[in-house]
Order: sequence, then structure tokens, then C-alpha cells
Amino acid sequence: MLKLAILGFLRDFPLHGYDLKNRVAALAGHVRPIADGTLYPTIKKLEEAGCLTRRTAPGSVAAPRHMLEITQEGTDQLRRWLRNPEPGFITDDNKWYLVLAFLHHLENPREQAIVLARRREFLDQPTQLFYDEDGRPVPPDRLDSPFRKGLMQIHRSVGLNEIEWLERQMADLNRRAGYTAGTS
Amino acid sequence: MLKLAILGFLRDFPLHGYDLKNRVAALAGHVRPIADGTLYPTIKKLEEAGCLTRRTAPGSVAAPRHMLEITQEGTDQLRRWLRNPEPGFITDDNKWYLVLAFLHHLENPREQAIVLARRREFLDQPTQLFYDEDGRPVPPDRLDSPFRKGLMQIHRSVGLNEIEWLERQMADLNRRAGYTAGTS
DNA sequence: GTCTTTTACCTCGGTGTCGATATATCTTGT
DNA sequence: ACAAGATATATCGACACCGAGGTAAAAGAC
Repeated sequence: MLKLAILGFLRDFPLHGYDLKNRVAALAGHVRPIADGTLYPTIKKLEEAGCLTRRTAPGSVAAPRHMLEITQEGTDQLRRWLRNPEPGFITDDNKWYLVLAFLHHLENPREQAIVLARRREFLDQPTQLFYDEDGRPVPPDRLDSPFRKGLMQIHRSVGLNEIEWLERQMADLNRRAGYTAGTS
Repeated sequence: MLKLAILGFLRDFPLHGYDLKNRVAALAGHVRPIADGTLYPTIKKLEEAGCLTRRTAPGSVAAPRHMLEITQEGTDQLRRWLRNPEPGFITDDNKWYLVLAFLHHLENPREQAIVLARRREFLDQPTQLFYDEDGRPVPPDRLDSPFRKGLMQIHRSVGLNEIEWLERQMADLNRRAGYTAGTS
């Protein structure tokens, strides 16, 4: 999850750790701070895996920075993650938003459309959140708790909203993929 | 996170592990399966902490079950978590939905309203997801990636939707809290 | 009769993230 | 001169969760 975000941001332009931290915080979960104890070891691992290189530069304001740059290896890894996201990245909203934030790094519109289709497929299946004592599904209007009612209502409208957008986006991507195929 | 879900479900009625697993899976992240290796150790820990008791019962279909029942201690713990959720449970959508799913176990409408207010406060602050190379915020219409545009658009409409619901719900709760105060 | 599937429970090792803690640099206020 | 605060990087122990693996009991298929 963090690795995807780091490589995704570095693919745009080189950054140092502190900057990355703020950008990831703003994006992930929307403004959940990411701990130092998570970020720096993760950067180290990515460096050891050859996904990024670091270059010490004087700090613009304070202490010296390590400017991080993505490598070809790192770009390949990023694309692999985006091209074929693990199930959690499709079903977990926060993780899915991360995929969406970096999906433009996957240059082929056909591949992008496939990922969107997977999310669409997931959103399509009806969600049943609650069951009664005997395991029977409980429809929203039969729920005692107003909070559970609201939860299901919000969840539903959010899904419809995103499906609509996905639909438009996929149509657009497929059109562009068609042109590309026609001209090749 | 899992602990909250377990105690929350058990507060409704006693369940066995396997049943819990399916209910949590349906609710958390909407239908993300929860691993056995997570569930059973967590149950064990909750039992050791005195939050629940177990009672072996013959399985209705197959192997014998451990029926789990919440204790007073467990109920107290659940209420503490709900009354004062950690920051992540307010800002992380999946975790927040969990809080919402069990908020009815907090019996005081005033306390419920306080929790909703914290979420509202969080949603109220304008979210800036992306920044350019120099650290300047990038508005949606200046984004190159259609996916990032969509992300911001979806994010915004989802937020407005939920704020509207929160508003209605809080008004209702405060009205009820007022009645209670008046009759006491 | 045995074989597979479903129900049901459990352990162990590995990974990802957090929170506390530490250190160094530069700017600004006093 | 010195303290405070923002910038910047790093380590360590703890905890939650996962995935692979294993056990067992009953139902139904062949």
C-alpha cells in the first residue's frame, strides 16, 4: 500500500522523504498522517530492491535531504502493481483510491479499462451488510438502528455514483483503445 | 478494528466463530474475507481479557461450535471504544463504517451525537489531494489525469452526501437528547 | 464403503504499520 | 547567547493481520 504510493509519486517527479510523507498523508485515507517509523524503513526496502536511488542534497530550509528517484526497475514494479492489483486494492475503498491516483502511469488505455472493469464488477454485486440471528439477510427498512440504515443508504448512493463515473470513463478509454488499434 | 466488530456483533446476540467470520467479512470493507489466523487468536485474546465467555455446543450441521457470549466487561470495553473512537476510526472510511454499524450500542443519544459531530468536523475540512512539484495545491480542473479528476469528484460528492445525512441524524439525536433532559 | 465438500476450530511464521525515541540543521524570536 | 520550532532522517519494540498449513466431524455423492 505505502510502496505503491511512494513509487507512484516518485514516477511523477523526484521527491525527498519528508515531502513524500506529506503527499501520502494527504492522499491516503484523506489526510491520515503516515508514521516516520513506516515511511523510512519502507524507502530503505525499496532502495534495496533497486526500485529507487537516493542522492543527498542540501536541505532548502533545514537539514540535508535524500532526494529519491525512481528507477526503471521501480517503474516496472509500479506498473505490475497497477496492471494487476491484488483483490484488496479493488475492494478496499482507501486502497482503490490509491490505485486510481496512479492509474495514469499505466500508459495503455486498454489496461486501464481492465482495472476499472474489475472495480465495476465488484461494485455491481449487491452488498448485504447485515443478517439476523438465523442468518437471514436484513433489508435496510427492517433495521432497528438508524445508523445502520444510514450506513446502507450512504453505501448505496456512493456505489451508484462511482459506477456512473466508471461507465463514462470506460467508454472513453475503450474508444481511445479502438483508435489506437485502428491506426496500428 | 476486528475486536470492535466482534464485540459489536456479540452485543446483538451470541455467535460462534465461524458465524462471526462471515458477518465481519460482509461488513468490513464490504465483503473482504477475514482470515482464520486473525479471527481465532483475536477471540482468544478477548476471552483472556474477560470480554467474552465461550460455551461448547453441538454443531447444527457439522463439527461442534464454541458459542461466544459478551460479558459486562466486554460491553464496557465496546462502549468505551464507541464513545471515544481513536482518530483512525473517524478518518478511515472502512473503520468509520464499523463505528456506525455499532453506534446503537451506545445508548445515550448525546454521546452518539458527539461521535457523529467528530466525523462531521473531519468531513468539513476541505480535502486537497494533490500538489505540484513546488508544493502548490492542484485544483481538480488542472489535473492531467482523468482518474485523479474522477477521484476528487467522487470524493467530493460522497462527502457532501454523508454530511447531509449526518446533519439530519444529529438534529434528530439532539432533539431526543433534549426530551430526555426535559423529562428527567 | 470411501471420497469430497462444508462446517468448524486452531497454530505458526512473516509482513506492514504504529508510536516512542533519538539526532541533526537551520530560522526566528527574545 | 540561547531557546523554540520547523525541517529532515532514522531505529526499535509492539501489535494487527495475513496466508499456509493442520485437525476434526458430519452430509451427501458415487
